[in-house]
Amino acid sequence: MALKTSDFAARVRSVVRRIPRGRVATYGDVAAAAGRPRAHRAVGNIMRTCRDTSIPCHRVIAAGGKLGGYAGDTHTKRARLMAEGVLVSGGRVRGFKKLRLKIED
DNA sequence: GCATTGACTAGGG
DNA sequence: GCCCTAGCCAATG
Repeated sequence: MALKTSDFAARVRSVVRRIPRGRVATYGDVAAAAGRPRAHRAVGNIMRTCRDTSIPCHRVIAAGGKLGGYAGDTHTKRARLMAEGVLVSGGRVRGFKKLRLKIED
């Protein structure tokens, strides 16, 4: 299938949307699940430009458990993660498990 | 169509 | 454990 740039963004959105509550994924994981394991940067860019409320973008964190960023307020992201059962301390996510992100239409 | 930006990552100091 | 540098990719102007 034709992997168009817009398609990649659509895949990223689909992957993030499949992240269950209380679980988080890194930008690299989402990028890999979208078909571009080296597009971790683009993933963050897509999230920022997409700003779709239907997508739990707060469940997407940086590698090493770092918060990464959010729409202007990283502390909001931290509060959201903790509200979903994700332990966050010292500005980093503790004991987060890697998800099996996959695209399945 | 080119140049800049950005919510990243891995490696080295 | 933190800061800086280099590399990669897509969106935007």
